[in-house]
Amino acid sequence: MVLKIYNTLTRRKEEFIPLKEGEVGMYVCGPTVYNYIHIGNARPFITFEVVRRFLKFKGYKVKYIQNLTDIDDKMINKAKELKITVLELAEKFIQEYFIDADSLNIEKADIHPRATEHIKEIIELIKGLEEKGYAYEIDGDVFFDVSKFKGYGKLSGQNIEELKEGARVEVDERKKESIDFALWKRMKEGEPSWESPWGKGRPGWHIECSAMSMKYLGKSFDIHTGGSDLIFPHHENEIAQSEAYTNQQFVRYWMHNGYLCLNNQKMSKSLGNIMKVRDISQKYKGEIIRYFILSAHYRSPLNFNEEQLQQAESSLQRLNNTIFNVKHLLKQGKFRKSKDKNDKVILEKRKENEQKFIEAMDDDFNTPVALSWLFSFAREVNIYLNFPSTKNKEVLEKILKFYQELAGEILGIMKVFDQEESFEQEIKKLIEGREEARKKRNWVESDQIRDKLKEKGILLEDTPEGVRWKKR
RNA sequence: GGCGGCAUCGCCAAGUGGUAAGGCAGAGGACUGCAAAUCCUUCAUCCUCGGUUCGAAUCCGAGUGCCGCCUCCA
Repeated sequence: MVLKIYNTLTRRKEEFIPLKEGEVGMYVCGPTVYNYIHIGNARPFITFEVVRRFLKFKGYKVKYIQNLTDIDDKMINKAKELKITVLELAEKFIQEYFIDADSLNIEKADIHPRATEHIKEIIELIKGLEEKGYAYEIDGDVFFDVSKFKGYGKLSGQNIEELKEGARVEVDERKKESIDFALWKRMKEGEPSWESPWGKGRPGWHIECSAMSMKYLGKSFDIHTGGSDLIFPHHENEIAQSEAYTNQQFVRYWMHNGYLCLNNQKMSKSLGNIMKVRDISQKYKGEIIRYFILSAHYRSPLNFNEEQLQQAESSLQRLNNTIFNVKHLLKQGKFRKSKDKNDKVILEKRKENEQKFIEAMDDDFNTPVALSWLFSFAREVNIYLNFPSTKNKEVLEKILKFYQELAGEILGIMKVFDQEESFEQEIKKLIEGREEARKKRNWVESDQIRDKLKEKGILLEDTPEGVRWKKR
């Protein structure tokens, strides 16, 4: 089966063919570390991490780079506000970022390069552009000359003339054209700066991603991703800088996710309508938040509200119940060696559902459809479990493996083998006491014990194979 | 002004020409001492109006509503 990816550059779904067979180079625009991330920031991080996980599942060796922007206007302003250095600010929020990412089961990238640690590469790049005539310096500022780069606007579908007319920002009068953008910014009093051929200063925003992505992935690489708001100008400018410099295609597949909205408005720090990951994760597990994000296709807009999270929790509960019930049977330890018709049927269903799941993911990472096959299989498993017969151990394990691989390793929405319920002695005793009472048909006492356990967050379920208990 | 997206059951959300996946919530039933979990049954004709077609949620046109980018922004 072939993987198809929607490429912003061509506005079409295309078959994914990596530059080098079996290997994928991927660059993800990461956070600017001046504050806690919000759930809107988390959307691309989760989405594209799933892309990475799925590529790995398909057997690709993936090199995954996510940058940390640790120098720009926002960093400088925030540091001033807090009366600390930009470096101190960066250190703090890089740590906080990883705490949040961890709470969302987001695995670390292979490399998390920081802009301030790549000043040398950035200067090199700007120097090259200047030599080739794509950049010009004015009083210590260096700008990219957009008019020199043919193809400017190919990613965002803008044409240069329209952009010039549409410019609504106050324009730096020294620039040749309003759409020229800064590669290097002259130092201002009290701001961090680095030595350069143009005097002291700091890099512009777009140049860091060009410098770092090419350093780690090569002049031309496979996948570059980010939120849709980065298409213009950020990624458009990255293309211009990089391709002007190397004379070859910068990125083959551009992927952009839709916005996450709050009350149908784009969640953004400047609007102030944000929900911090830190706050949400106090109340909802990472798996639930991931489920919520993955329940819509990544390119669609997604509206955030708490009801959605609660629905996600209930939905996920259904899947967890199923694997929980399978694990209960495994713990009972009574198995049959041979396989009967039911065993064969469920193994067949397992294969079918796995294929459907992969098919959905192959179709531009259609996670909502992929999820539906997880539910479809859960129903089959529940029917299988309901059938009154001793089960085959290998079959039960294969069912768990299905969820471990697809829901666990690829989507990161379940922890199949991770829920080690420590069997506290006290609980065990209470359950035994209740069994005694039930044998005597003393329902009042047995219900009291069950209620008592419920208060402790332990739920009891009576089954033909004995009492089953779980937390929450 | 330029470029782009969205509108499908109470809620979420797939489906891009062949007669509406899945989940949450709801209703009825089975199982249970009662529950829980589970199973079975049930639950929409796709914003409006025109058009193309044997056939459209899906294509075209015109509307309506909402959102985004063009400026820092995931």
